[in-house]
Amino acid sequence: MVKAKIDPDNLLPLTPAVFHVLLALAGGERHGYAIMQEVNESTEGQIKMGPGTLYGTIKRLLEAQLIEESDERPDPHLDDERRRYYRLTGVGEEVVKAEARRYADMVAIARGKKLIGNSALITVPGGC
Amino acid sequence: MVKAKIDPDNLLPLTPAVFHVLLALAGGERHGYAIMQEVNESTEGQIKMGPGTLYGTIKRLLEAQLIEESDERPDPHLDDERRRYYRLTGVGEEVVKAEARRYADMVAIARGKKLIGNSALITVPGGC
DNA sequence: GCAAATATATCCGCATCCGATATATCTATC
DNA sequence: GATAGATATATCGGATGCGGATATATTTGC
Repeated sequence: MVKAKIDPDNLLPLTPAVFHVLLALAGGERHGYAIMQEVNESTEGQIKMGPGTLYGTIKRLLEAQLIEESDERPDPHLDDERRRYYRLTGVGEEVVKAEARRYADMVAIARGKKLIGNSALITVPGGC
Repeated sequence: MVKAKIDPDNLLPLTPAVFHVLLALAGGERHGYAIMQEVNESTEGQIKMGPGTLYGTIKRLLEAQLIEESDERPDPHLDDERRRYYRLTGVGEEVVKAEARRYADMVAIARGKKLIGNSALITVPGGC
């Protein structure tokens, strides 16, 4: 019996909580509390993730093997023994990419219905 | 006691199911079955919403007054008596707009982390 | 030394999802 | 006008996940 290849699309759509955690980890290895802070800051307070949501989500993501615990530690004088660091697995990265594309598709639909403008569009360096 | 004004931001984030239903209704009045079809088609089969999700969601959205039932009927020869038509309320439209903006913010974050490209950008008619 | 912030963890009520199931009506075809 | 399949709405219940409350311990700043 060959291990079935996981299709990231089958895990979609992610819950907002899961997506936020994966998105935070897409910026590199982080510990739990830092994930919570990054979510609270990057959404400008719109989303306030509490510890219940965070650690429950981390537990499920570990079981689903979308993230894994890292044993790398920063320099001892910067370290905090209590911290547990996590990073995306290969599958986790695929999943967060697939979900990001799904979000982009939703935004395109919303634009088509004139619900939002084009303000978020990226201006290309060297463009007109 | 004055009726408290509902702040759409307090209802965010919406669940994907709720967002899809509101997004479908943002294109104009629709009946339940048509909402289900629009979701299944506009997402190219990625999201398959069954009747359990649909009608449960409609019920909750009615209670929250984000949508309301419409008594307008199409021409009798195009009509189907079984159908029940729904439309967004004012608050519902604000909420779906706020959620669309939140999605756009998430996409911007994902772009910043190089998870997706710029392929979905809209080309402006008359632009360069 | 003390207070506040940091950091992880669990519990549990509540809401939601969503497949299964049921029922009825409409439409097309023969 | 009988029959089949698509259309349309509705409910039920198991399973899952959210998220506030709570607990505990350590670290940091004053």
